[in-house]
Amino acid sequence: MNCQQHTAEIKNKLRQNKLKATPARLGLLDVFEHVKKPLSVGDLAQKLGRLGVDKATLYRNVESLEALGLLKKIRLSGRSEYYELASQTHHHHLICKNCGRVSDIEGCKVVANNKNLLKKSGFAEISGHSLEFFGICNNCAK
Amino acid sequence: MNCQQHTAEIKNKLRQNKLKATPARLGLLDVFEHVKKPLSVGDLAQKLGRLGVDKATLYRNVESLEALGLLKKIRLSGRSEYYELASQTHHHHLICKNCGRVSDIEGCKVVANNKNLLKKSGFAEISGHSLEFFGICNNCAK
DNA sequence: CAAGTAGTTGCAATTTAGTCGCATTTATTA
DNA sequence: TAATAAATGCGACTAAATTGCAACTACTTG
Repeated sequence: MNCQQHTAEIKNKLRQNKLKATPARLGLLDVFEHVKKPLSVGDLAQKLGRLGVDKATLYRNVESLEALGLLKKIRLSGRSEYYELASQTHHHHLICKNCGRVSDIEGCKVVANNKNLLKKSGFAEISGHSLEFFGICNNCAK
Repeated sequence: MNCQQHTAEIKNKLRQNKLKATPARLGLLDVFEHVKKPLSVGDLAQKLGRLGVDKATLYRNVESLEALGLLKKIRLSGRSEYYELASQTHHHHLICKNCGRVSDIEGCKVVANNKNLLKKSGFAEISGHSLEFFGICNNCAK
């Protein structure tokens, strides 16, 4: 899939949901396409510097794009929420305890939903999970 | 182990690390002993009501007690950090997406540290992990 | 067991992350 | 190209967390 097709697809998806294809939104998604790692709204604001998108707009956009299924909200360490492209395959994260660097881990082996667990925990259903590994990256280990 | 022995042990550990056994610290730990679930600083402030411990003190204390190894910081959903006693056995959490209720899950099956993962990820070591399941609790499912 | 002191606390001010209402602007549609 | 629903920017606002500092206190030592 080339880039123009991709953009057209996104615009389509937006339109189908009565969301406008504004520069703020396309720029935001573009950042995620290029920077292949989780970003907070603060990160986005920085990356979008030249576009000068207001933070309120960014918060509203990550929210609506998440609702629409283009972004996925994840919780790393630290105080802010992070987002990544929902089109990525299900994966987990390895976080450097020293510098915060994040690396994706493919190949999830977490299995849940077994009846035993539900019975013991007093829950009616389990719909997802989030797994983070912590460690020291090669750079910090030097 | 009875309660006095326990308190003595804690005071010892504090002393060994040049931390004083202040009412704020002992009270804080006492809350964790009795309320067997993860607590945010906000929760703590509330539980410690009669002691009237300042929030700045609480933030400083959870941090130092974590560094000392008595508390463990965990990341549930929401915007605040949560803590639990580090003496609890390793476990994970099941969080209700609707009401935020947290249930402990014993019996961790996550295995990491395999060389392949380290090689692929550009990390030198993996020292821990955190796993949360999301779902709907029986109460919210009604 | 009194005094010195390192460590701790409370307070107030500040930073950070996120939210909200509203007037203005813009992408879309017809 | 005009109508209009949706989006934006601005500014004010909230809550969580952090910091500097003067006052205080648990602990050590003599």
